Amino acid sequence: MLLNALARRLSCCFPLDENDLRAVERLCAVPRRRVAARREFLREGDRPGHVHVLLEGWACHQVMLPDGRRQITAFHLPGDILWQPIGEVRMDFSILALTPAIIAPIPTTAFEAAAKAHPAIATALALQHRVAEAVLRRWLVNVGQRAAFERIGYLFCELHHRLHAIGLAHGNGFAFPVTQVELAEATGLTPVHVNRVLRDMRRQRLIDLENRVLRILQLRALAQRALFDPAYLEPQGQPHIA
Amino acid sequence: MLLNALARRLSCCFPLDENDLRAVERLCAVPRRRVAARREFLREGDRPGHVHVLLEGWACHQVMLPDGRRQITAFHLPGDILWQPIGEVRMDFSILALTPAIIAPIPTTAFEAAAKAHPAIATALALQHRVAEAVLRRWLVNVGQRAAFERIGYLFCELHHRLHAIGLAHGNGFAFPVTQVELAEATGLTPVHVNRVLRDMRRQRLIDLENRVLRILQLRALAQRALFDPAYLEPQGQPHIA
DNA sequence: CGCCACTTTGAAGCACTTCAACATATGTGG
DNA sequence: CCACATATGTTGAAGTGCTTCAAAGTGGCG
Repeated sequence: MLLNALARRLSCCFPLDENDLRAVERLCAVPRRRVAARREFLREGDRPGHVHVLLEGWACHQVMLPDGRRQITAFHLPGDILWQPIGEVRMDFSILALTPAIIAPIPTTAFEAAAKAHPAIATALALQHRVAEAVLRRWLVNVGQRAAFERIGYLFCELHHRLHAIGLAHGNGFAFPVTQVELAEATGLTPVHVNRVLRDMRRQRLIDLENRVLRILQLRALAQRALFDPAYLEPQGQPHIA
Repeated sequence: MLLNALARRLSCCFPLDENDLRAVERLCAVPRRRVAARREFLREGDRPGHVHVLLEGWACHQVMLPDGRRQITAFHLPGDILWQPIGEVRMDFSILALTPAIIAPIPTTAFEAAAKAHPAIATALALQHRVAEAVLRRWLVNVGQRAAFERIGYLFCELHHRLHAIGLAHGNGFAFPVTQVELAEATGLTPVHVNRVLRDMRRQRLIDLENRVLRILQLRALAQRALFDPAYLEPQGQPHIA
């Protein structure tokens, strides 16, 4: 059975049966929204009426300060939920596509109905949300406590782990559409310094990054030096593979 | 009607009627857990079976790195939900009391039943959770993009705002049980530097901090210099006061 | 082909850290 | 209630990881 991105992602969080999976497929059967790379398609202050699911491509959450500084607060991969409205809440951040992206805007009512009819889907969604929160927390730890090398190394390990789980890593390599400026905005560093850290990682033969493709040459060594521990990405213990 | 801390906190997020409020009171009618200051009472890796609500005192979330560095990822005030289990998820952080604290451990089933029976409670809980997430996001922005003075000033403004909402601020002053070391761990700075920033703030007559009581002498000026905008704390627009 | 976004490198500066010492509270057992 | 230990706060001096500024190199795309 060929699954769409959301079904694949949710299956990583909690086991779904055929019936649940079909329900997820139906949920995603809405007119897709196509967004160009670098387009900010949901903005701080908006009150969208749909659940936005990322089906293809990369996106990120970002917060801008009045003086122009910006912080990227999350990277999102296929199958991730970009935004789920509660009542009329205002968004407290913006969402930007990092590649050409395909998004499924799902009516909140349909979404909630599916969760109600399929307890396993509700659990998987809750767990996915919890993991997203844990990732955000780790980013804070990263930026608050770690040196530049560790911050970047940690991020590479995290993304590799997440991409691997949804089948988008080829061995230790994967498409990496993030520019050095964006990497800087995600890690709280300057682009210049990110560049120097990447140079050091290359010289130490830890990574190979060119043409938007990242290959981690020594995953074990990088994870160790960056103090990466994937436990927070697998809240239930072992990950569930569909 | 004298409300308990959870009811007061939830009322800030969404309007609850008498009936809802009584249900919240009943939820909290469980044997309390008393925790001494500086006691770590829930640990990373635990899988608690109860929803933990903070009824009195301050607590914080923290993540420790293998080498001993630690990041405080949240401060919690009376009425906050410290942890809500989903299935058997493992906690990805620890919870520490900052003052002597009183906690209500509520069985997850009772909690979910109340949310199901009272849609307004469910909404208020979801909104509270969303605000907690927004706070975490702002902390990341804080540590990632802001200078030391702004980080600390921002934190003071945020705490004042949250304490004011639940009636625990007296004008611009409030009890502040956080040590300089903890302030450093929350902002990603060293205790020494926190001390110097506090000295500068005092010299500029922006704050007065002694004996664990913080008074913000010039709230407007501090908020402006720290780029504090409380919008993210009021997801629905105006806050609802019970 | 020429523009623009992105990457790379060097040199100088500074915000924050580190190290060290002392001062002041807070608590505890005798 | 004092003696002592321990946590917390304060200050100075020296060091450094990262930033800032500046300039040139590279690559994708209309």
